[in-house]
Order: sequence, then C-alpha cells, then structure tokens
Amino acid sequence: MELGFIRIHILHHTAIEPVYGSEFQAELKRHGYEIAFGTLYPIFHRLEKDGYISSKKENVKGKIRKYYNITEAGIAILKQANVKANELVAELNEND
Amino acid sequence: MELGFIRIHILHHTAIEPVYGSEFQAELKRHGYEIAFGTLYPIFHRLEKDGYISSKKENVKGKIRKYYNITEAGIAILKQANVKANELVAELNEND
DNA sequence: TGATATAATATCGATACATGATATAGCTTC
DNA sequence: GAAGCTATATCATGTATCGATATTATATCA
Repeated sequence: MELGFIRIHILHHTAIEPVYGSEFQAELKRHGYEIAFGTLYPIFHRLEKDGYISSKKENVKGKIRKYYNITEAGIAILKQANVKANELVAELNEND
Repeated sequence: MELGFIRIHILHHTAIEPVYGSEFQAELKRHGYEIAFGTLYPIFHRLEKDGYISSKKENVKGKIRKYYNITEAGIAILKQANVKANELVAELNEND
C-alpha cells in the first residue's frame, strides 16, 4: 500500500498511544490537515482490515470510543514510509 | 490542493530542470515509486491547468517531448509542502 | 517513396478512494 | 422515558488511479 501523509500520521500516532477517530481528527487539524469523518473512518476500517492497526471498543461516559493500536505489520510499513519521507525531505533540502 | 509524495516530487524536480513524462516515470521508479502513465500524464495536465507548471513541446529525433517547468505559483505551494514534509519527518523521528 | 520501427504523449472504461451530509448507537440526566 | 451528547457508520456523488490501447511525428532502410 502507498501511504500518504494522513495514513503515516495515523500509524505513527497509534504506535505511541491508543487513538480514536473523533479526537484524532482534531489532532490532525492542529497539524493543519482537514479531514472529513467520511474519509477518516473508512481509512481506519481499511487499515484495520489490512492488519496494520487493531481496535478495542471502550465505553467512556456512555459514548463508545473505538481505540486503535498499531500492529506488528503496521510498524513494518510505518518504517518503510519513514524511510520514504526522510528521502523526500533530504532531496527537498538538497538544492536550497 | 493537498500534495502527495508524487506531486511534491514533480514540483521539486521541475524546479531544478525541465522534466518530461516518460523520463520522469523512470526517475520516480528509481526512487521506489511505481506510477502508471495513465496516472502520471493527467497529473501533469492538472498541475499545468492549475498554473503550477508550464509546458513547452520539443522535437527530439522525431519524438515529441513535452517539457515542464515550475511556475511562481508552483514554487509557492512547493514551499508549503516542504514545510509539511519537514514537520512530518520531525515528528516521526521524535520518539525513536 | 513508402513501410516499419520507435519514443513519447493522450485517452478510455473500470475500479478505488475522498467528500459532506445524514443516520445510528449507547449511555446520562432530568 | 424523552432529550441531549459524543462518537461511529454509511450513503450518493465526485475525483483519482489503473492498465490497456490509440495516436503522433519523425527516422531508417528496402
């Protein structure tokens, strides 16, 4: 799978702590990425279906949250994406 | 426009030297990105239509090449993308 | 000359992904 | 038990990507 900025952010974040959709949308916004729920939730579903993250439902004051954590497979492609991102940045900063 | 890795590579490269499609596909492949002509050419067209690159046809041994160069507007969004890419990489390398 | 080869760009129909709007779920509180 | 709240899910439409096929403009060579 070819990972874009959003998916890399998701995998990176789920590697640090459990993440749920609604809060994560706000987090992305703080970083300057506006993403619709209609985009974000299907991305989570797809990443889970492909085995890169796993979910656990939790009941917080009557609101169900679905916390996602990265899996081993997720860590693996995140590393690849990390390499690609570093290469890109190195190249961009080369000819300044 | 939200720029992904491919578009950033295109803008960066056209900022350095004139670029044409077929050769650039090979260049991307060297960097580990496989992109179909059916994807690449429409991306060039769209970037040109939006004013981020401009083209000039050139006849090389009977084969027409369309060389693209970045425009002022292209330089501007490339800078923005550069900032985003640097932020991403900084974050990725934070918690190692 | 004119048939064939070549390198490149362009386009097409099918599939996949993103979007904004709307619906659903599960508790709490009054 | 109705209303409110937070969160997730889904839907119809629009946009992007793909692999395959068509088109273009010359060069080469019989």
